[in-house]
Order: sequence, then structure tokens, then C-alpha cells
Amino acid sequence: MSVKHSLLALIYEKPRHGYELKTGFEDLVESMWPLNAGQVYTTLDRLERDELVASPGHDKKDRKLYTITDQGKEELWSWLKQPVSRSLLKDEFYFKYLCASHIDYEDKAHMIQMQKQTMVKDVLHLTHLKKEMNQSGNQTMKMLVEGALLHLEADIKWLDMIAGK
Amino acid sequence: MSVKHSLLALIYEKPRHGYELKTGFEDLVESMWPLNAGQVYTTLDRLERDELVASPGHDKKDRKLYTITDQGKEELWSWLKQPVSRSLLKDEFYFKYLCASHIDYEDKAHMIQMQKQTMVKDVLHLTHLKKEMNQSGNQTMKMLVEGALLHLEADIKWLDMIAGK
DNA sequence: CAGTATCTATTTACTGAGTATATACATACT
DNA sequence: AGTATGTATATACTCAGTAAATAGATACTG
Repeated sequence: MSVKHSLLALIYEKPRHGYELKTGFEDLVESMWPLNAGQVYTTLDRLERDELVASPGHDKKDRKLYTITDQGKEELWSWLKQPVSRSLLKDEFYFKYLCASHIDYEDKAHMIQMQKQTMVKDVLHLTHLKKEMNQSGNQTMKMLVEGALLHLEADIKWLDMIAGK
Repeated sequence: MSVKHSLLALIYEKPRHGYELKTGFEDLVESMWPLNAGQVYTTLDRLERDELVASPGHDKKDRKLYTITDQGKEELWSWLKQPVSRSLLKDEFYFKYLCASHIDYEDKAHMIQMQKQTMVKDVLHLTHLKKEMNQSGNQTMKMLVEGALLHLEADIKWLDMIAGK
């Protein structure tokens, strides 16, 4: 999504070094999104070049620390402020379906069935996750799970609709 | 999304040259997704390099034609067959919301309101589009619009839910 | 306790997607 | 005649992300 902005958010919280950002990111997304370690460092290089972060030096263990600049804060706020617009075709399945229709893909029914299966599995998985989160787990993530479930519901409803045509 | 695969689909339909792919793409998405002309040619270069397309030569007007190879067809089928998995965080607003929560962003309520406004506007726009499509317009696109509306409904329901907490 | 696996930590060359911009000829308009 | 628009392509560049290598520290295991 935007690794760049999430790193900015983590550095905004407190000064950090590369590896701490990697683990910080993974904590943030509860390991649901594996992050290539290299990406942290390449992104940091670009952030520093663009003066959204700066480095005041290294810590005791010789790890390069980064702090957010004023410009970096502005960038972070403006990213958060900007609503996301979900253009029709930003949804990958819609786009695939459009391509498949265009070329009269013979297996469109199968395609829809497979997609539905994946989504039903996702519903089961997320429902399980939601239960787990009732005991422990952070509140925000629980809401996201709830949102994702509503999303999946809508998707499945739609798949049934188009499968019936 | 995947310009690469949609170009493959268009070439699969019939041999085409670069400019024809640009216009073909824009017809396909009914101009809802502006495509940088340069991207067509850079993508074609990569497709040719990877032997997913080949060029049998130029047409009468000296435009380089491309045809799909067997390997290209396989790539297209496998893309279409593969269900898309929508990881929780692939949704940009969820991700933003997670970042905002993490840093105690003061204006989360405002953020949610802005997002809702954008979505309500989108609903109006798509509802209008749907009506237009009842007369003219292709059937597939109409279904996508219907799907997007279900999606937006779910999103708005969720936004109301989290705004109330 | 020697050997090995895992964790911490970073670097770098590279690929792939997408953009900006330049060019050039043809046609339409005014 | 001059200007805008449409057709057509090329290319250098940026940005995001990956693969793979390196290396020291710590934990585990027979």
C-alpha cells in the first residue's frame, strides 16, 4: 500500500533505525503483510533524499537513527487527510472479469466459482480471527477485520448475482 | 492493476500495434482509467522480451504489429484462473486508519467523515452511471458498477460503525 | 563444547511498473 | 496560412519492491 507513509508514521512516533522499522511495521500489521527488509532501507534512502526524514547520527550499537522532519510531518498529515478514491477498476477481480468478458473466456463460470471459494475461505479465516481478538488483540485490528467481513459479504453477494446471469 | 495482462488479452483477440492497444484499452475501461501512452510501449518491450508476444512485422502504415505467443496465452489463462486474494490491508483506507490509530492522529473523526463524503459522492456518481447504462452501454460494465455499489454500501456501513465508537 | 540454526542488522544490484517529455506526420478548424 | 488536435512511437527516468549477500550475536542441541 504505502510502506513509505507507514514508515513515516513509525518514525513520527519516535526516532528509529532500520531494523526497528521493519519489526515495528510487522507489529503494526500483526504480521499479516510480510515486508522485505531491503525495502525498508531503500525507502529510507528515498525519504532522506527528499528530506522527509533526517538522521541525527548513530546510536550506541552503531545503528543509523532517523527522525521525521517538518516536511515529513506535513507529508504524513496530508496523506492521512486525503480520502482514498476507489475507482471502479481498482478492484482486481472486476478488472479480470472485464478482461475475461472481452475475450469471451470460456471458463467464466469457473472463474467466478473459484473466486467465491477463496472468499468463503477468507470469511472463515477472518471470523476465526475475530473470535481470537475478543480475548486479546488490539481494538483497531478487530475493526478492520469487521470491515473486511462486510466487504467480503458484499463481494460474495455480487458473485452470486453475476453467476446467476 | 495489470496493464500487462489486459494488453495480452487485447492482442489475443487479434494482432495489434501500439496505438491500437492504447485506444483498445481505453475502450475496454470506458475511459475510466487514463493510460499513459508510453506505458503501452514499455510494456510491449517487456512482453516481447519475455516472449509472451512476438512481432510478425509491420503493417502497410509501418506500424509494428504484435501477436500473442503460446506462452503468452498460457500466461493470460493462468492470470485469469488465479483467484485474487484480498489481504486485509490491501484496502488503502484500512491501512491509513491503522496508521492513524497507531500515532493517535487527532483528527480521526474528521478523516472518517471525509472518507464517507467521498464515498457518498461515488455512490451518486455510480447510480447516475447505472441509469445511463440502462439505455446504452455494455452489460459487463453495468455489472461492475452494481458490484462497486455493493462495495460502497458495505464501506459506508462500516464507516458509520467505527465513527460511532 | 563444537556445531549449527536463528535473530539482529544492513547493503546493493537489480527488475518491473509507470511517467514525462520529445518527436513527427496527418488531418481538421478558423 | 496558422494553429489545434489526433495518430503514432521512442526513450530516459523515477519509484517501488525483490533477491541475495554479508556479518556479528545469541540460542539450541547432540
